[in-house]
Parts: sequence; structure tokens; C-alpha cells
Amino acid sequence: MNVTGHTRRPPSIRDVATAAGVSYQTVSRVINGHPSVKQATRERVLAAIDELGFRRNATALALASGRSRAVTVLTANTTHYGYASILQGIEEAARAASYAVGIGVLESADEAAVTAEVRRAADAGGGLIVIAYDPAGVGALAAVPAELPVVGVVETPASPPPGDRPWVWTDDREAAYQATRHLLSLGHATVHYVAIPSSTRRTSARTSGWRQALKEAGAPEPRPVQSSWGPAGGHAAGLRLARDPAVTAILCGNDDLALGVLRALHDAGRSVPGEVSVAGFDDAPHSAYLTPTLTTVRLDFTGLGRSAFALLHGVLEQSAQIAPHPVSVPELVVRESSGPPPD
Amino acid sequence: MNVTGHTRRPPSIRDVATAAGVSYQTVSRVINGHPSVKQATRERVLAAIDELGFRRNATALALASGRSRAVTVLTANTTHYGYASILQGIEEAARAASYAVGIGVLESADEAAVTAEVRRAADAGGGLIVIAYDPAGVGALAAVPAELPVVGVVETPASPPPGDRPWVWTDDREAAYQATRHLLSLGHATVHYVAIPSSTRRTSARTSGWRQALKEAGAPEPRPVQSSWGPAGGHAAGLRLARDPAVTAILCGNDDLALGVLRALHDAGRSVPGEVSVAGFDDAPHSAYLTPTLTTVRLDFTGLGRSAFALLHGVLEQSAQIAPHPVSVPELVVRESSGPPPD
DNA sequence: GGCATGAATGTGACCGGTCACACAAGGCGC
DNA sequence: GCGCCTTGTGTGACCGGTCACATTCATGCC
Repeated sequence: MNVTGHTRRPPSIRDVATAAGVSYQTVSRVINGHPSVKQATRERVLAAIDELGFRRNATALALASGRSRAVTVLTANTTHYGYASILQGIEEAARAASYAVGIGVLESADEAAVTAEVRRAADAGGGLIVIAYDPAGVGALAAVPAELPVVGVVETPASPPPGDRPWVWTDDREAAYQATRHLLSLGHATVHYVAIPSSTRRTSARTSGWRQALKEAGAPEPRPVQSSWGPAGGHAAGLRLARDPAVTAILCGNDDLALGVLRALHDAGRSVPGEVSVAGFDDAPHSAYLTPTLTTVRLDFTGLGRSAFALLHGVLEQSAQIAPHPVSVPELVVRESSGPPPD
Repeated sequence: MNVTGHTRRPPSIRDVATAAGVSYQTVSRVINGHPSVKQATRERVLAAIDELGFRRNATALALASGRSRAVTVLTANTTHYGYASILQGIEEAARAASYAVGIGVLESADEAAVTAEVRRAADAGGGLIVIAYDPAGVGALAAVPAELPVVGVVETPASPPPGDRPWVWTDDREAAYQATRHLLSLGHATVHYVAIPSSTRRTSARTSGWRQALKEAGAPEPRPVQSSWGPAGGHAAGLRLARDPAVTAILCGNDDLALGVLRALHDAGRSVPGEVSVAGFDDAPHSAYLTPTLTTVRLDFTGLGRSAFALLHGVLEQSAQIAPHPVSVPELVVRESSGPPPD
């Protein structure tokens, strides 16, 4: 037992080696499961490891071997439900593979700031996962030096990350398509769209899925209302739409926006779903408990995070590459907030 | 310029040294800002660093010096608003101090699992911040070996972490006290309480603040309803309370519970705040947009995260210890969900 | 002029692992 | 009995930094 009071440094493989009466290399072989170690020796070493409470120093391992068993996740926000869930999924998979997970928050989309953040992440060693649902993330993905192992989490393969980098994606286009079709099938003449900030200059996947559904149904295409990420933005957009009596169905870029829109409609005295139907995006945990409960499209963010890690893991270990670009299939969840239009 | 196509390893201080015509030690001195380097030499070295694109290898630094400039945050959940905000605050402060941030999720409160997670975090090197608002977190904090630098984020100093470890806290007791007093001052005979899972076997700070306010007002003390963290738990608890016509005011352990309670009251046909008043805890972003908007107590989670990091930073760098146990002061936010009781 | 002093720089060991290679002992074929 | 391959183990260098100490040279003081 540790009798001396002062903090001693943790045992190294050389300490274990002396305790077991072998060379440090043999200890290294044992902890790496190398086959050519005599059973008796192996047991002695294991006993010594156990007795001294030896744990392999991750830093030294990383330095000596070059492999660091670490992932850094670059994300614009940890508070948003979707992002947090992806992170949770990554962490879960990483834990199972005994990888360490680091995070870097992209506070601004400013190029210098993004580059700095990417550099910091690169300094941490190991692989990178970039959540590229927004301008900051897209910028970060583009700023990652070519030689770094990275996986992008993107909203659509229509605008894949530069280079032939692996990515995972949610089929946002399909999801928006489904939600829009649902609203149209209830009899609405058209569906208005409150958009989250676009990740690129071009049209987002959600927007284009919505557009396609309208086009197929021959419905007029109103101008999408550009908004922010949070309920405040949804509220502002909702107030605007509420003034137009022709608006009977609104699709929102995410559930937080939908929440703001619901509240705005309430403030404007328009009933949901009696006068106006609302649908969201993500199926955040609170959406099932709002009044009215929110029709939305469920996306498996946690699973997405797990795939992202699995993909990166494959790249890092050069093991058999898994299915190249895993996709998570969206699922429409119909609740109280959508119904037929008023007569 | 890098003419060869194959990936070369990044330049080390020895590469810089040769390029600048000095020894590696001099390079080390320059990057560490050591005073006794001739101005001319320093400039030559800096030029070489710049030209080669040298970046100091964090792994080697950690191994050689023992200091790792890294924090690992142990938390039960990254999805919950409060937890995510604390994490965001920590990351923000860490970034400013150029520390790396790692995360470990405590998926179960099972002792073996928690210990394993703590060990993993310890292996990462650097300091630890444990969010101990729940049994898993409390267990983790207790399982951290004494020699490891750690800061706990706790709900109350009444049950401080074992050992004389630094901690930061939200004054949950005061917050619950304020919210309860607010409801009583509106004229309610008493206030019912829907509790989040307790972090310890003993009474939580929120519970005791609520209790104290009741006692001071001479109001009867109903049995608290034990619930979970999410809206589903709140919904179940709400349905139970809705059956009792004597219930006119409900305080909830967090805003998610409150959301479930609001919905349950709606399902039971009881109006808010007409028949029943509801108050939450945390001021999550959606609370201001619910219908009715939610009266709650705002806690500065981001600031709390920043203080936690600052405290740990002080410990790690042995710099002048900051105020030992920073507290974040709660702020009552009165919205639509609370009002006078029915006559 | 001799010598202590300090500024500027270099040398070797070290952190805790891995990797490439050397080496001894035992089993097998011829 | 010799060589050869396999099994089991040890030695030295290395990863990219830091640290403690040595060295050189110019300066100041008596």
C-alpha cells in the first residue's frame, strides 16, 4: 500500500517491469496482447500491473505511436437539441471504442475565428467530426487541412464537403418533402416555409424538399421566410405570416421555430390547427407536450452521431471502410398541430 | 513550399532550430517567451517558425512538462438545457485560456460504470469538472481520486463534495424559496412541488427552499411528487395533481417538468393560470414562448460554467485562488403561468 | 590584470510509452 | 552434429517537447 503521504507519480511500465522481474518491453507486449509471451510470464506481469494499479499513460501512447484514440467535435452550439443529440451519439460510440471526445465551439462564422478553432482542434491530435449544418460548420469543414482525418455531418449530399471526404447526413430533403406532402394532403392550398439560416449560399436541402412537394402538387410557391434558429425568430416570422389570412399551413425549419410560430399565431388570435396548421422539424423532446402537440419530422440525431464516429473510426484504424455515407431516414410524426384547412 | 506530394510529419522544434541556425533549446526559449534570448536571434527563430508553419505539439508538451492544458467535463446528459449551457460556459472560458475541453457522459449511475468513466477522464490528463446535479454526477465526484484536480458543480453547499474540494453552485435553495414565495404572495393557500430526481439520498436544495417558504408562511406542506427530468415525468405528475381540486399552485423542479405539467392540466381541462398556477425552474429558451408563457427562476448556467473553469484553472496553475466558491444568483421571472387562485 | 557576474546559448537526460532489431534457447530436419 | 526456424525476451533509439546544468563571452569591479 501507499504509505508515504506525498503524491507519487503513477507507476510506469518500467515500474511494473521491475516488480515482475522482466524488461519493460515484455510489459509492453503484455498490455498490447502480443502473442509471443509465455503464459507464466504474462501472468506475473498482469499480477504486477494489478498490484501497482498501473494504467497506460494515454499521452505517452499518443506521442510514441502517433495514434491518439481521440476525436474532436466541432460544433456551433451545444445547447440546440439536434446538435446536443449528435454529440451525445458520438460520445456514446466513442466511449464504446474507448476513444476520448473533445469539443470545440464555433462561436462565430468569421473566417479567422473558424480557422483558429480548426487549428486548435487539429492540435488536439486524433480525428475530427464537424457538424456542418450552419455557415460556421461549413466554413470549418472547408478549413480542415487535407491531411487530417475528418468526417462531416451535413444536411445534404447535394453540396458535399470539398475533397472526397466522408460524411454522414440526414435526408433533410426527404424529410421536408414528407412534411409538406402531409400538409398538402390535408387539403391546404399551399404551405408556407419558415427557414433556418442556410448553411450555404445556395438553397438548403429542407427548402428544396419543400419546393419539390409544392411543385409536384401544382401548388403556388410562396417566398420562404428567412429566420434564425430559436423560438424568438419563429415568433417574429409567425407574426408576419399571421397577418396574411391566406396562410393556412406553415412548415418550420425546426421545432424551436415552430414553437415561436405557435405562440405568434396564438398572440394573433389564430387557432391551431383550426385556422392554421403548423409542422416542425427534429422532434425535440418538448414537442410532444406543447399545446397543441406538434406535428414534426423525427430525425435520428443520436444514431447520426454514432455513424459519424463509426465512419471516422474506420478511417483512423484503416479498417474495412463501412458503408461510405450513412444516412438517417426521417420519420413523419403527426400530432395535433396539423389538420384540414378551414372551409 | 512543400513540393513533395506525400504527407510529411509536421516540423518539430529541431527542424526550426536547423532552419534558424540555433539549437533546439533556443527555439524552446523563444516559444516560451524566455527573456534571455538576443533580439536578433529571437527574430530569426520566429521567422523560421513562421516559414515552416511550426505549431507546438500539445502531446509532447503534456508528456514532457506534466501540464496538459486540458479539462474533462463529466456530465450525465448533454441534451438537457441546463447541462448543455454549463458545458458551453466551460468551453467558452477554456477557449479563452487555450485549454482543450473533453467530455465524458455518465450514462448510468451504476457505481462500476461511474468509476470507469472517472478513470477514463483521469487518463485524459488535466483537470476535471463534474456536474453533480444528479446521482450519477454525485457518484462521479465522490469517485475522483484525491490527487486529481477537480471542481464540482453542485446544487447546494449544504452537502459539499467530500474532501475540501472546490465547487461552484447555483443557489437552488434561494431560487426555490423565491418561486414559492411568489406563488404564496399571489394568495395561494399552499404550493405543491414536483421534484426532479434527488442528487443525494437526502433532501435536495430545491425541496428545502420550497419547504422553508411554506413554513415561514404557515402554509401546509403537501408531499412533494417525485418525478423524472423530462416532460413525460411532468405530465404523469401533473395528471395526478390535476385530480385534486384543492391544488391551485404547482412548483416544478425544472422547465421541462413544468411543460409536462402544463400539458397535463390542459388534458384535465384545468386552466392555467385561471384555476392553477405553475412555475418552473431554469428559464429554458422555450419557456418564454409556451402558451401560457412560463413563470420560472432564471439561473445563469453559462456563467456557472465559466466560474467552474476559472476555479479549476486557478487550481491547475496554482495562481492566486479566486473567490473560493462562486455562486450564481437566481432571478425570478414572472410570466403568464402564475396568477391569483380562483375565488 | 584577475576574477566574479550575468547574459546568451548549447548539451544531455528525461517524460512514458513504442518500434526495430538483436539475441538466447529449444525443436526439427537431414 | 550442424544449421535453421520459431518462440520468448531484452537493448537501444525514438516520438517532440522540457528541465537542469554546462559553457562561452562580454562586462564591471577592486
